[in-house]
Amino acid sequence: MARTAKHEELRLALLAETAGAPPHTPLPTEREIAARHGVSRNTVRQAMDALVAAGSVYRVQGAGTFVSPAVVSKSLTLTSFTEDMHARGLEPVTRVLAAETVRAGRRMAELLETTPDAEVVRVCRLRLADGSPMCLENVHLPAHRVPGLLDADLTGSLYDLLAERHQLLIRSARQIVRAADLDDTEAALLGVAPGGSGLRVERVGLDHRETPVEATTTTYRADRYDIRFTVRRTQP
Amino acid sequence: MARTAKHEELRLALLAETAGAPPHTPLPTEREIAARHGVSRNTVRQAMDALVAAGSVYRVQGAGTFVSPAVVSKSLTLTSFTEDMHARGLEPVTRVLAAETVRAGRRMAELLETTPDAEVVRVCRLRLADGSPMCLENVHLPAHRVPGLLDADLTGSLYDLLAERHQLLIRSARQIVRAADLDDTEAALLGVAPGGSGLRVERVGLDHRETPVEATTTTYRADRYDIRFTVRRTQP
DNA sequence: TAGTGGTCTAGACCACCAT
DNA sequence: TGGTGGTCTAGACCACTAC
Repeated sequence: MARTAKHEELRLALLAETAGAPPHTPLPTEREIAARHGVSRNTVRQAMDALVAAGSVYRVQGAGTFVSPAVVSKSLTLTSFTEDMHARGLEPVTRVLAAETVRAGRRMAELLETTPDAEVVRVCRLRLADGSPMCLENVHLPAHRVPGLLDADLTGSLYDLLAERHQLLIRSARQIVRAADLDDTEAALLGVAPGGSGLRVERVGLDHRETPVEATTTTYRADRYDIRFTVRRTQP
Repeated sequence: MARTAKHEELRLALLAETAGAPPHTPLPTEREIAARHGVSRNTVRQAMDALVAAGSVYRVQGAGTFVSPAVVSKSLTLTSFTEDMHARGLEPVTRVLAAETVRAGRRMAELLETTPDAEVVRVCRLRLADGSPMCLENVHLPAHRVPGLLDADLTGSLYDLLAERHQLLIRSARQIVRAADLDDTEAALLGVAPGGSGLRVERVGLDHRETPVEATTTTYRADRYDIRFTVRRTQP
Protein backbone atom coordinates (compact mmCIF):
# COMPACT_ATOMS: atom_id res chain seq x y z
CA MET A 1 0.00 0.00 0.00
CA ALA A 2 2.64 2.48 -1.05
CA ARG A 3 0.37 5.48 -0.92
CA THR A 4 2.73 7.71 -2.89
CA ALA A 5 3.70 6.88 -6.43
CA LYS A 6 7.32 6.03 -7.13
CA HIS A 7 7.75 8.91 -9.53
CA GLU A 8 6.53 11.26 -6.82
CA GLU A 9 9.04 9.93 -4.29
CA LEU A 10 11.73 10.17 -6.93
CA ARG A 11 10.73 13.73 -7.76
CA LEU A 12 11.21 14.77 -4.14
CA ALA A 13 14.52 12.91 -3.92
CA LEU A 14 15.80 14.67 -7.03
CA LEU A 15 14.57 18.02 -5.75
CA ALA A 16 16.47 17.50 -2.51
CA GLU A 17 19.64 16.43 -4.33
CA THR A 18 19.64 19.40 -6.69
CA ALA A 19 18.48 21.91 -4.09
CA GLY A 20 21.81 23.59 -3.38
CA ALA A 21 23.42 22.93 -6.75
CA PRO A 22 24.61 25.88 -8.86
CA PRO A 23 22.65 26.67 -12.02
CA HIS A 24 23.40 24.52 -15.09
CA THR A 25 24.86 21.70 -13.00
CA PRO A 26 24.18 18.48 -14.92
CA LEU A 27 21.99 15.86 -13.28
CA PRO A 28 22.90 12.20 -13.60
CA THR A 29 21.61 10.66 -16.81
CA GLU A 30 18.13 9.21 -16.83
CA ARG A 31 19.54 5.71 -17.19
CA GLU A 32 21.84 6.20 -14.22
CA ILE A 33 19.06 7.55 -11.99
CA ALA A 34 16.90 4.61 -13.02
CA ALA A 35 19.62 2.12 -12.10
CA ARG A 36 20.51 3.86 -8.85
CA HIS A 37 16.91 4.01 -7.63
CA GLY A 38 15.93 0.64 -8.98
CA VAL A 39 13.13 1.95 -11.21
CA SER A 40 12.53 1.96 -14.94
CA ARG A 41 13.58 4.84 -17.11
CA ASN A 42 9.96 5.71 -17.85
CA THR A 43 9.40 6.31 -14.17
CA VAL A 44 12.42 8.58 -14.06
CA ARG A 45 11.03 10.51 -17.00
CA GLN A 46 7.72 10.91 -15.21
CA ALA A 47 9.49 12.44 -12.22
CA MET A 48 11.60 14.62 -14.49
CA ASP A 49 8.54 15.84 -16.40
CA ALA A 50 7.19 17.25 -13.16
CA LEU A 51 10.50 18.97 -12.39
CA VAL A 52 10.61 20.50 -15.85
CA ALA A 53 7.02 21.68 -15.53
CA ALA A 54 7.89 23.25 -12.19
CA GLY A 55 10.88 24.98 -13.76
CA SER A 56 13.42 23.27 -11.51
CA VAL A 57 15.43 21.65 -14.30
CA TYR A 58 15.67 21.81 -18.08
CA ARG A 59 16.56 19.24 -20.68
CA VAL A 60 18.75 19.56 -23.76
CA GLN A 61 18.37 16.68 -26.15
CA GLY A 62 21.60 14.86 -26.73
CA ALA A 63 23.37 16.77 -23.96
CA GLY A 64 21.66 16.10 -20.65
CA THR A 65 19.44 17.52 -17.93
CA PHE A 66 20.54 20.54 -15.94
CA VAL A 67 19.59 22.56 -12.87
CA SER A 68 17.64 25.70 -13.79
CA PRO A 69 18.95 29.11 -12.69
CA ALA A 70 17.28 30.37 -9.52
CA VAL A 71 13.65 30.61 -10.53
CA VAL A 72 11.59 33.63 -9.64
CA SER A 73 8.56 31.42 -9.57
CA LYS A 74 7.25 28.06 -10.46
CA SER A 75 4.64 27.52 -13.09
CA LEU A 76 1.14 28.72 -12.43
CA THR A 77 -0.99 26.48 -10.22
CA LEU A 78 -4.31 26.86 -8.48
CA THR A 79 -3.85 28.15 -4.96
CA SER A 80 -6.10 29.59 -2.29
CA PHE A 81 -5.41 33.04 -0.90
CA THR A 82 -4.20 31.41 2.30
CA GLU A 83 -1.68 29.25 0.45
CA ASP A 84 -0.69 32.17 -1.73
CA MET A 85 0.17 34.36 1.24
CA HIS A 86 2.01 31.61 3.08
CA ALA A 87 4.11 31.05 -0.05
CA ARG A 88 5.05 34.73 0.14
CA GLY A 89 5.84 34.43 3.83
CA LEU A 90 2.90 36.59 4.88
CA GLU A 91 0.25 35.94 7.48
CA PRO A 92 -3.28 36.08 6.04
CA VAL A 93 -6.19 37.56 7.98
CA THR A 94 -9.79 37.83 6.83
CA ARG A 95 -12.57 40.30 7.53
CA VAL A 96 -16.03 39.19 6.39
CA LEU A 97 -17.91 42.13 4.88
CA ALA A 98 -21.04 40.31 3.74
CA ALA A 99 -22.41 36.77 3.65
CA GLU A 100 -25.88 36.13 2.31
CA THR A 101 -28.08 34.12 0.01
CA VAL A 102 -29.17 35.92 -3.14
CA ARG A 103 -30.68 35.26 -6.55
CA ALA A 104 -28.10 34.20 -9.11
CA GLY A 105 -29.01 36.58 -11.91
CA ARG A 106 -28.00 36.31 -15.54
CA ARG A 107 -24.27 36.64 -15.22
CA MET A 108 -23.80 34.25 -12.29
CA ALA A 109 -26.20 31.77 -13.83
CA GLU A 110 -23.99 31.61 -16.87
CA LEU A 111 -20.76 31.26 -14.93
CA LEU A 112 -22.12 28.64 -12.55
CA GLU A 113 -24.14 26.83 -15.20
CA THR A 114 -27.43 27.22 -13.39
CA THR A 115 -30.59 29.31 -13.82
CA PRO A 116 -30.96 33.03 -13.10
CA ASP A 117 -33.54 32.23 -10.40
CA ALA A 118 -31.32 29.73 -8.59
CA GLU A 119 -30.08 30.66 -5.15
CA VAL A 120 -26.42 31.42 -4.68
CA VAL A 121 -24.45 32.14 -1.57
CA ARG A 122 -22.41 35.30 -1.77
CA VAL A 123 -19.46 35.93 0.51
CA CYS A 124 -17.61 39.22 0.37
CA ARG A 125 -14.35 39.40 2.27
CA LEU A 126 -11.47 41.81 2.79
CA ARG A 127 -8.25 39.90 3.02
CA LEU A 128 -5.20 41.24 4.73
CA ALA A 129 -1.59 40.13 4.80
CA ASP A 130 0.65 41.04 7.72
CA GLY A 131 -2.03 43.42 8.91
CA SER A 132 -2.70 45.55 5.85
CA PRO A 133 -5.22 45.07 3.04
CA MET A 134 -4.21 42.89 0.11
CA CYS A 135 -7.40 42.24 -1.80
CA LEU A 136 -11.18 42.30 -1.92
CA GLU A 137 -12.84 39.02 -2.67
CA ASN A 138 -16.36 38.36 -3.86
CA VAL A 139 -17.30 34.68 -3.92
CA HIS A 140 -20.47 33.11 -5.36
CA LEU A 141 -21.44 29.49 -4.78
CA PRO A 142 -24.52 27.45 -5.78
CA ALA A 143 -26.55 27.39 -2.54
CA HIS A 144 -27.71 23.80 -2.93
CA ARG A 145 -24.15 22.53 -2.91
CA VAL A 146 -23.11 24.32 0.28
CA PRO A 147 -25.96 23.94 2.82
CA GLY A 148 -25.21 25.63 6.13
CA LEU A 149 -22.14 27.41 4.82
CA LEU A 150 -23.35 30.76 6.12
CA ASP A 151 -23.33 29.39 9.68
CA ALA A 152 -19.69 28.37 9.45
CA ASP A 153 -16.60 30.37 10.30
CA LEU A 154 -15.76 32.21 7.09
CA THR A 155 -12.51 33.81 8.21
CA GLY A 156 -10.30 30.94 7.11
CA SER A 157 -9.64 29.16 3.84
CA LEU A 158 -12.89 28.69 1.96
CA TYR A 159 -11.32 25.92 -0.10
CA ASP A 160 -10.56 23.96 3.07
CA LEU A 161 -14.09 24.53 4.31
CA LEU A 162 -15.61 23.34 1.03
CA ALA A 163 -13.42 20.25 1.01
CA GLU A 164 -14.03 19.25 4.63
CA ARG A 165 -17.67 20.11 5.13
CA HIS A 166 -19.13 19.76 1.66
CA GLN A 167 -16.83 17.30 -0.13
CA LEU A 168 -16.29 19.95 -2.77
CA LEU A 169 -12.79 19.65 -4.18
CA ILE A 170 -11.79 22.37 -6.59
CA ARG A 171 -9.38 20.80 -9.01
CA SER A 172 -8.98 23.45 -11.67
CA ALA A 173 -10.08 26.99 -12.45
CA ARG A 174 -10.54 29.27 -15.41
CA GLN A 175 -9.08 32.69 -14.75
CA ILE A 176 -9.17 36.09 -16.39
CA VAL A 177 -6.64 38.68 -15.28
CA ARG A 178 -7.02 42.36 -16.08
CA ALA A 179 -6.14 45.79 -14.77
CA ALA A 180 -8.95 47.94 -13.41
CA ASP A 181 -9.53 51.42 -12.07
CA LEU A 182 -10.64 51.11 -8.46
CA ASP A 183 -13.89 52.76 -7.51
CA ASP A 184 -14.10 54.85 -4.34
CA THR A 185 -15.46 52.03 -2.20
CA GLU A 186 -12.79 49.60 -3.31
CA ALA A 187 -10.04 52.16 -2.82
CA ALA A 188 -11.27 52.98 0.68
CA LEU A 189 -11.48 49.35 1.74
CA LEU A 190 -8.06 48.56 0.30
CA GLY A 191 -6.58 51.66 1.88
CA VAL A 192 -5.29 53.32 -1.27
CA ALA A 193 -5.92 56.70 -2.90
CA PRO A 194 -9.12 56.93 -4.99
CA GLY A 195 -8.62 56.50 -8.73
CA GLY A 196 -5.69 54.11 -8.36
CA SER A 197 -5.47 50.87 -10.25
CA GLY A 198 -5.81 47.28 -9.12
CA LEU A 199 -5.32 43.81 -10.48
CA ARG A 200 -8.64 42.09 -11.05
CA VAL A 201 -8.79 38.29 -11.21
CA GLU A 202 -12.02 36.60 -12.21
CA ARG A 203 -12.03 32.90 -11.45
CA VAL A 204 -14.44 30.02 -11.95
CA GLY A 205 -13.48 27.01 -9.86
CA LEU A 206 -14.30 23.55 -11.24
CA ASP A 207 -14.54 20.16 -9.57
CA HIS A 208 -13.06 16.92 -10.93
CA ARG A 209 -15.84 16.73 -13.52
CA GLU A 210 -15.30 20.26 -14.74
CA THR A 211 -18.52 21.41 -13.12
CA PRO A 212 -18.48 25.03 -11.86
CA VAL A 213 -18.48 25.16 -8.08
CA GLU A 214 -17.47 28.70 -7.36
CA ALA A 215 -17.18 32.04 -9.14
CA THR A 216 -14.93 34.62 -7.56
CA THR A 217 -13.79 38.11 -8.42
CA THR A 218 -10.72 39.23 -6.54
CA THR A 219 -9.32 42.75 -6.70
CA TYR A 220 -5.73 43.11 -5.54
CA ARG A 221 -3.80 46.21 -4.59
CA ALA A 222 -1.50 46.99 -7.50
CA ASP A 223 1.34 48.00 -5.20
CA ARG A 224 1.32 44.83 -3.14
CA TYR A 225 0.51 42.03 -5.52
CA ASP A 226 1.75 40.59 -8.79
CA ILE A 227 1.54 37.27 -10.58
CA ARG A 228 4.75 35.44 -11.45
CA PHE A 229 5.07 32.39 -13.62
CA THR A 230 7.04 30.70 -16.34
CA VAL A 231 5.65 29.89 -19.76
CA ARG A 232 7.01 27.59 -22.42
CA ARG A 233 6.69 27.32 -26.15
CA THR A 234 4.45 24.46 -27.15
CA GLN A 235 6.02 23.70 -30.55
CA PRO A 236 9.75 24.32 -30.48
CA MET B 1 10.94 9.84 -42.17
CA ALA B 2 7.82 10.48 -40.16
CA ARG B 3 8.84 13.91 -38.92
CA THR B 4 6.01 14.15 -36.42
CA ALA B 5 5.79 11.91 -33.40
CA LYS B 6 2.95 9.40 -33.26
CA HIS B 7 1.50 10.92 -30.11
CA GLU B 8 1.40 14.27 -31.84
CA GLU B 9 -0.47 12.86 -34.84
CA LEU B 10 -2.80 11.09 -32.46
CA ARG B 11 -3.37 14.29 -30.50
CA LEU B 12 -4.51 16.09 -33.63
CA ALA B 13 -6.70 13.16 -34.65
CA LEU B 14 -8.40 13.13 -31.25
CA LEU B 15 -8.81 16.91 -31.34
CA ALA B 16 -10.54 16.66 -34.69
CA GLU B 17 -12.81 13.83 -33.55
CA THR B 18 -13.91 15.61 -30.38
CA ALA B 19 -14.12 19.05 -31.96
CA GLY B 20 -17.88 19.28 -32.33
CA ALA B 21 -18.82 16.97 -29.46
CA PRO B 22 -21.00 18.31 -26.65
CA PRO B 23 -19.34 18.84 -23.26
CA HIS B 24 -18.87 15.76 -21.08
CA THR B 25 -19.13 13.38 -24.05
CA PRO B 26 -17.00 10.34 -23.19
CA LEU B 27 -14.04 9.57 -25.40
CA PRO B 28 -13.27 5.97 -26.33
CA THR B 29 -11.22 4.22 -23.66
CA GLU B 30 -7.45 4.47 -23.85
CA ARG B 31 -7.20 0.78 -24.70
CA GLU B 32 -9.70 1.14 -27.51
CA ILE B 33 -7.93 4.14 -29.01
CA ALA B 34 -4.65 2.25 -28.80
CA ALA B 35 -6.12 -0.72 -30.64
CA ARG B 36 -7.88 1.38 -33.24
CA HIS B 37 -4.80 3.43 -34.10
CA GLY B 38 -2.37 0.57 -33.78
CA VAL B 39 -0.25 2.17 -31.09
CA SER B 40 0.56 1.29 -27.51
CA ARG B 41 -1.46 2.60 -24.62
CA ASN B 42 1.48 4.65 -23.39
CA THR B 43 1.47 6.56 -26.64
CA VAL B 44 -2.24 7.23 -26.27
CA ARG B 45 -1.60 8.55 -22.77
CA GLN B 46 1.09 10.85 -24.10
CA ALA B 47 -1.37 12.33 -26.58
CA MET B 48 -4.05 12.55 -23.91
CA ASP B 49 -1.68 14.30 -21.49
CA ALA B 50 -1.29 17.09 -24.03
CA LEU B 51 -5.06 17.38 -24.45
CA VAL B 52 -5.56 17.55 -20.69
CA ALA B 53 -2.85 20.18 -20.37
CA ALA B 54 -4.54 22.19 -23.12
CA GLY B 55 -7.87 21.91 -21.31
CA SER B 56 -9.60 20.07 -24.15
CA VAL B 57 -10.51 16.96 -22.17
CA TYR B 58 -10.54 15.83 -18.54
CA ARG B 59 -10.05 12.44 -16.96
CA VAL B 60 -11.93 10.82 -14.10
CA GLN B 61 -10.19 7.78 -12.71
CA GLY B 62 -12.31 4.67 -12.98
CA ALA B 63 -14.89 6.43 -15.12
CA GLY B 64 -13.30 7.62 -18.33
CA THR B 65 -12.11 10.62 -20.30
CA PHE B 66 -14.53 13.35 -21.32
CA VAL B 67 -14.75 16.41 -23.53
CA SER B 68 -14.27 19.62 -21.54
CA PRO B 69 -17.00 22.28 -21.62
CA ALA B 70 -16.24 25.05 -24.11
CA VAL B 71 -13.00 26.48 -22.82
CA VAL B 72 -12.53 30.22 -22.60
CA SER B 73 -8.87 29.66 -23.13
CA LYS B 74 -6.19 27.07 -23.22
CA SER B 75 -3.42 26.92 -20.70
CA LEU B 76 -0.84 29.65 -20.73
CA THR B 77 1.89 29.33 -23.34
CA LEU B 78 4.60 31.62 -24.64
CA THR B 79 3.38 33.62 -27.61
CA SER B 80 4.60 36.61 -29.54
CA PHE B 81 2.39 39.68 -29.84
CA THR B 82 1.77 38.77 -33.46
CA GLU B 83 0.56 35.28 -32.56
CA ASP B 84 -1.42 36.66 -29.66
CA MET B 85 -3.35 39.07 -31.86
CA HIS B 86 -3.96 36.52 -34.58
CA ALA B 87 -5.38 34.18 -31.93
CA ARG B 88 -7.82 36.96 -31.06
CA GLY B 89 -8.68 37.49 -34.70
CA LEU B 90 -7.03 40.90 -34.80
CA GLU B 91 -4.54 42.31 -37.29
CA PRO B 92 -1.31 43.49 -35.63
CA VAL B 93 0.51 46.60 -36.79
CA THR B 94 3.72 48.00 -35.36
CA ARG B 95 5.13 51.52 -35.06
CA VAL B 96 8.78 51.70 -34.07
CA LEU B 97 9.32 54.55 -31.61
CA ALA B 98 13.00 54.01 -30.86
CA ALA B 99 15.76 51.58 -31.76
CA GLU B 100 19.26 52.10 -30.45
CA THR B 101 22.26 50.61 -28.72
CA VAL B 102 22.69 51.64 -25.09
CA ARG B 103 24.59 50.68 -21.95
CA ALA B 104 22.91 47.88 -20.04
CA GLY B 105 22.90 49.43 -16.58
CA ARG B 106 22.37 47.64 -13.30
CA ARG B 107 18.83 46.41 -13.79
CA MET B 108 19.24 45.09 -17.34
CA ALA B 109 22.58 43.53 -16.46
CA GLU B 110 20.87 41.51 -13.79
CA LEU B 111 17.97 40.43 -15.97
CA LEU B 112 20.15 39.52 -18.95
CA GLU B 113 22.96 38.03 -16.83
CA THR B 114 25.61 40.33 -18.19
CA THR B 115 27.59 43.32 -16.90
CA PRO B 116 26.25 46.87 -16.41
CA ASP B 117 28.73 48.15 -19.02
CA ALA B 118 27.69 45.64 -21.67
CA GLU B 119 25.92 46.96 -24.75
CA VAL B 120 22.27 46.18 -25.22
CA VAL B 121 19.96 46.89 -28.10
CA ARG B 122 16.77 48.64 -27.08
CA VAL B 123 13.68 48.62 -29.26
CA CYS B 124 10.61 50.55 -28.23
CA ARG B 125 7.46 49.90 -30.23
CA LEU B 126 3.82 50.86 -30.18
CA ARG B 127 1.73 47.92 -31.22
CA LEU B 128 -1.74 48.27 -32.65
CA ALA B 129 -4.50 45.82 -33.32
CA ASP B 130 -7.12 46.51 -35.96
CA GLY B 131 -5.82 50.06 -36.19
CA SER B 132 -5.91 51.21 -32.58
CA PRO B 133 -3.24 51.02 -29.88
CA MET B 134 -3.00 47.84 -27.85
CA CYS B 135 0.30 48.07 -26.00
CA LEU B 136 3.68 49.71 -25.59
CA GLU B 137 6.64 47.40 -25.77
CA ASN B 138 10.19 47.99 -24.60
CA VAL B 139 12.62 45.25 -25.60
CA HIS B 140 16.23 44.84 -24.51
CA LEU B 141 18.62 42.35 -26.10
CA PRO B 142 22.34 41.65 -25.56
CA ALA B 143 23.97 43.48 -28.48
CA HIS B 144 26.58 40.80 -29.17
CA ARG B 145 23.92 38.20 -29.83
CA VAL B 146 21.98 40.26 -32.37
CA PRO B 147 24.53 41.95 -34.68
CA GLY B 148 22.91 44.07 -37.35
CA LEU B 149 19.47 43.87 -35.78
CA LEU B 150 19.02 47.65 -35.91
CA ASP B 151 19.34 47.57 -39.69
CA ALA B 152 16.51 45.07 -40.06
CA ASP B 153 12.81 45.69 -40.45
CA LEU B 154 11.49 45.90 -36.91
CA THR B 155 7.80 46.21 -37.71
CA GLY B 156 7.12 42.48 -37.72
CA SER B 157 7.54 39.67 -35.23
CA LEU B 158 10.79 40.09 -33.34
CA TYR B 159 10.71 36.43 -32.38
CA ASP B 160 10.66 35.42 -36.04
CA LEU B 161 13.50 37.81 -36.79
CA LEU B 162 15.61 36.44 -33.94
CA ALA B 163 14.97 32.87 -35.04
CA GLU B 164 15.68 33.40 -38.72
CA ARG B 165 18.55 35.86 -38.67
CA HIS B 166 20.26 35.11 -35.39
CA GLN B 167 19.39 31.49 -34.61
CA LEU B 168 17.95 32.68 -31.32
CA LEU B 169 15.03 30.49 -30.33
CA ILE B 170 13.13 31.63 -27.28
CA ARG B 171 11.82 28.49 -25.65
CA SER B 172 10.51 29.76 -22.32
CA ALA B 173 10.03 32.99 -20.43
CA ARG B 174 9.66 34.19 -16.88
CA GLN B 175 6.84 36.68 -16.54
CA ILE B 176 5.57 39.10 -13.93
CA VAL B 177 2.10 40.56 -14.37
CA ARG B 178 0.91 43.59 -12.45
CA ALA B 179 -1.45 46.53 -12.68
CA ALA B 180 0.07 49.98 -13.12
CA ASP B 181 -1.01 53.59 -13.27
CA LEU B 182 -0.14 54.93 -16.71
CA ASP B 183 2.01 58.03 -16.87
CA ASP B 184 1.07 60.85 -19.23
CA THR B 185 3.35 59.71 -22.03
CA GLU B 186 2.08 56.16 -21.92
CA ALA B 187 -1.53 57.31 -21.79
CA ALA B 188 -1.03 59.60 -24.76
CA LEU B 189 0.64 56.93 -26.87
CA LEU B 190 -1.98 54.36 -25.99
CA GLY B 191 -4.77 56.83 -26.64
CA VAL B 192 -6.43 56.72 -23.24
CA ALA B 193 -7.20 59.34 -20.62
CA PRO B 194 -4.28 60.28 -18.34
CA GLY B 195 -4.27 58.56 -14.95
CA GLY B 196 -5.87 55.38 -16.27
CA SER B 197 -4.56 51.94 -15.48
CA GLY B 198 -2.79 49.39 -17.63
CA LEU B 199 -1.63 45.84 -17.44
CA ARG B 200 2.15 45.63 -17.19
CA VAL B 201 3.91 42.42 -18.19
CA GLU B 202 7.62 42.04 -17.54
CA ARG B 203 9.16 39.16 -19.40
CA VAL B 204 12.59 37.59 -19.64
CA GLY B 205 12.89 35.25 -22.62
CA LEU B 206 15.21 32.25 -22.32
CA ASP B 207 16.78 30.00 -24.95
CA HIS B 208 16.93 26.20 -24.78
CA ARG B 209 19.69 26.41 -22.16
CA GLU B 210 17.77 28.81 -19.95
CA THR B 211 20.06 31.67 -20.90
CA PRO B 212 18.38 35.10 -20.98
CA VAL B 213 18.05 36.37 -24.53
CA GLU B 214 15.57 39.16 -24.17
CA ALA B 215 14.00 41.33 -21.48
CA THR B 216 10.75 43.06 -22.34
CA THR B 217 8.29 45.25 -20.53
CA THR B 218 4.91 45.48 -22.20
CA THR B 219 2.14 47.81 -21.06
CA TYR B 220 -1.33 46.94 -22.31
CA ARG B 221 -4.45 49.03 -22.39
CA ALA B 222 -6.66 47.80 -19.57
CA ASP B 223 -9.81 48.16 -21.63
CA ARG B 224 -8.58 46.11 -24.56
CA TYR B 225 -6.48 43.35 -23.12
CA ASP B 226 -6.73 40.59 -20.55
CA ILE B 227 -4.99 37.30 -19.86
CA ARG B 228 -7.03 34.11 -19.82
CA PHE B 229 -5.86 30.72 -18.74
CA THR B 230 -6.71 27.59 -16.82
CA VAL B 231 -4.86 26.46 -13.72
CA ARG B 232 -4.89 23.09 -12.01
CA ARG B 233 -4.23 21.84 -8.53
CA THR B 234 -0.90 20.09 -8.31
CA GLN B 235 -1.77 17.67 -5.47
CA PRO B 236 -5.41 16.61 -5.69
C1' DT C 1 -17.64 -7.25 -10.25
C1' DA C 2 -16.25 -5.53 -14.62
C1' DG C 3 -14.08 -1.84 -16.68
C1' DT C 4 -11.76 2.54 -16.35
C1' DG C 5 -7.70 5.45 -15.76
C1' DG C 6 -2.98 5.46 -12.90
C1' DT C 7 1.37 3.44 -12.50
C1' DC C 8 5.28 0.62 -13.70
C1' DT C 9 8.59 -2.50 -16.19
C1' DA C 10 12.32 -3.96 -19.48
C1' DG C 11 13.32 -3.74 -23.26
C1' DA C 12 14.12 -1.10 -28.23
C1' DC C 13 15.27 2.35 -31.84
C1' DC C 14 15.77 7.27 -33.24
C1' DA C 15 17.45 12.26 -33.21
C1' DC C 16 20.66 15.02 -31.51
C1' DC C 17 25.00 16.82 -29.11
C1' DA C 18 29.65 16.63 -28.03
C1' DT C 19 34.16 15.02 -29.27
C1' DT D 1 31.36 8.02 -32.76
C1' DG D 2 29.47 7.26 -28.11
C1' DG D 3 26.27 8.92 -25.06
C1' DT D 4 22.23 11.77 -24.23
C1' DG D 5 17.33 12.67 -24.19
C1' DG D 6 12.86 11.54 -27.23
C1' DT D 7 9.80 8.06 -28.56
C1' DC D 8 7.56 3.64 -28.59
C1' DT D 9 6.10 -1.20 -27.42
C1' DA D 10 3.60 -5.05 -25.04
C1' DG D 11 2.89 -6.47 -21.45
C1' DA D 12 1.39 -6.12 -15.97
C1' DC D 13 -0.87 -4.80 -11.53
C1' DC D 14 -3.31 -1.24 -8.72
C1' DA D 15 -7.03 2.27 -7.37
C1' DC D 16 -11.18 3.78 -8.37
C1' DT D 17 -16.04 4.16 -10.44
C1' DA D 18 -20.29 2.47 -11.76
C1' DC D 19 -23.50 -0.99 -11.50
